[in-house]
Order: sequence, then structure tokens, then C-alpha cells
Amino acid sequence: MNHISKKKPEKDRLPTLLMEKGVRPTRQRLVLASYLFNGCHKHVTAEQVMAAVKKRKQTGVSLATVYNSLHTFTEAGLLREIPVGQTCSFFDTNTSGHHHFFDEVSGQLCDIPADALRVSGVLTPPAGRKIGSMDVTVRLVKASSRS
Amino acid sequence: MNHISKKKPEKDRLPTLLMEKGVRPTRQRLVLASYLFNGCHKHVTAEQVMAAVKKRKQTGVSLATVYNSLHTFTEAGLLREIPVGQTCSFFDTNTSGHHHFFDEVSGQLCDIPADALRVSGVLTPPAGRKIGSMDVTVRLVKASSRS
DNA sequence: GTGTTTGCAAAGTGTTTGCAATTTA
DNA sequence: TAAATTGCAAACACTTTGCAAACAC
Repeated sequence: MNHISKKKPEKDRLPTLLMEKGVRPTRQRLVLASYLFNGCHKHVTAEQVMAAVKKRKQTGVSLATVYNSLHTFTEAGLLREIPVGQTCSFFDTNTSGHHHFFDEVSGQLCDIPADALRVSGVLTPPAGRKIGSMDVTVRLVKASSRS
Repeated sequence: MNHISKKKPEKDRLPTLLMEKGVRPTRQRLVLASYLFNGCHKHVTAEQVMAAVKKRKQTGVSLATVYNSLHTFTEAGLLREIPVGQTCSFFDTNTSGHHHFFDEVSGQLCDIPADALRVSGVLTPPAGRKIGSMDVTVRLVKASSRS
């Protein structure tokens, strides 16, 4: 059989993805990457990642490593951290510019379609600073409650 | 002397302010209100409020009461809570719609002039939900560091 | 008086860290 | 083999809570 394929076999996709970003593809990081970067964008917290890993019976990844890896991936540009208040950190596998609804009832984050919201203006950061990121988070509450 | 004045004496301003919002003007809440609602808008954390109260030698307000009161004031519409990540909660004495720079270097929050940033679009919240609030937070980093 | 608020200290939550053992290049 | 990474448990920072005493109306 022709096992020298010109295309990367699927099994090499994730190690390659990490290496391209300068992230050493350790076993634990590959377990996390296989959940995070499976083609379906998601918003996750560290706890959710931990739970997902456990559900797939892929053991041997500690919570500390989940936190470390989420930050490593974020620094490498593979994830985007979404600030949602002091409850917990969300990480978004879609790193391109878009904004979010944060549903305070369910604790879930979901995308606002890019064309539904436009932010415009000319921002001048204070001296010695530059804009690191801009996030628009629209908080959702129960429809019955008063504003 | 005509001590029945038609205008509220200054000393009654804060008790009245709280009572109008249905917040019982206890001694501790008045101490906090005298710092928060002195006419100069500010962004504060619970620790900062605690420190300010101590500096004015107005003792007898515990940290737990600061937290309780900040939330009470927020529910009453006297403050606005600004979500800035999981570091700590900021409260803004300016409750009208405006947005913020969050300086990650100094940990300070500062206003973005209302006319410097325009958010437009037609947002349709998911079923059973309505928009509670919208926040734009622009994170500032050191000018030298890469994006 | 009666229900609300306070203060303390203890518990809680989400996250980070120190360091020896392990793994990767 | 040298440097990076992991896992555990302890440490952490910020916040909330339980409950008796104090207070506001």
C-alpha cells in the first residue's frame, strides 16, 4: 500500500497544527486539541474541557494541565479568551473577530453573527498603550425580568 | 432663623438618594454613598472602596458589608457593574451608557468618551431572553508588545 | 416590636503555583 | 541529556454565607 501520502494523514493534523504554532505536541495537549480543534467551533471553560476529556475516557490530563494548556493555546493564537465577569473564563476556538451573547440564566456563551453588530469609531489609546483586544458582550437575562 | 427650608439640606441628600431607590439608609451605606456619590464619577473595586473608607477614618464598615452594599446599590440602579474578567469586579458610578478601556498593565478602568465609539446593529436575543446590558471593553496592553 | 442589616470568621469558587517525576526533541 | 511539561496538593485572591447582635422604621 502507498503509505507515503503527499497529504498529511488525519492523524498528523493536530501535532502539525500545534508545532506550526510553536507548541510542543505532548500527549495531554493532543488530547485537548482533539476536543477543541475538531472543526466545530466552541466556547468552553476549563471545567467543561475537563468534563469533555473525562467523558471520552481520555484520562491522564489533570485540571492544572487543562488550565496551562488553555493559556498556552491562547498565547499561540489558537484560542481567544473571552472575558465574561469573575465567574469563570471562557475560551473560544473561533479566534476571528466576532462578539458574544452571554446568557446569564444558563451560563452559556454564544456568537453574535458578525454582521448583526457593528462597532465603529476612532479610539485613541492613552500614551504608552495600544489596543490589545476589543470585546462586545451582550448579557441576556430572562425575558420577563425588568431591565 | 428660618430653619424650615424648602430645599433639602446637603446633609439629607444621601439619605434621600438611597430612600428614593428603596435602599434603607443605614450608617454603613451612608458612609459608602458619601464616597461613591460625591458628584465625581468613579470606577471602583470592593477593595478600593474599603481602602477609601479606611483612609477617611470612617471605620465600622466591614468588607462583607462593602460587597453587600455594592450589590444592593447595583440592584437599585445606583451603580453599574463592569465585567472585566475574573480578576475582580468593578463598579461604575456612572450608570448611563458608555464604554471602557481596561488597562491590563495598571488594572485601571477608564471611560471611553461616548462619541468615540458607536455600536450599531439589530440584535435579536434568543427566545425567552432579553438584553440585560451591553458592554464594550477595550483591553489595553503595553504599546511595545505584539498584538 | 419586627424585619432588615451588620460583622465576623469560616467556607467557597475558580485559578495558579511549587516542585519532583516524567516526557519530549 | 537538557529543557519543557506534567500532576498533585497546597496556596491563592476574591467573594459569599451563616448566624447572633445591632439597627431602622
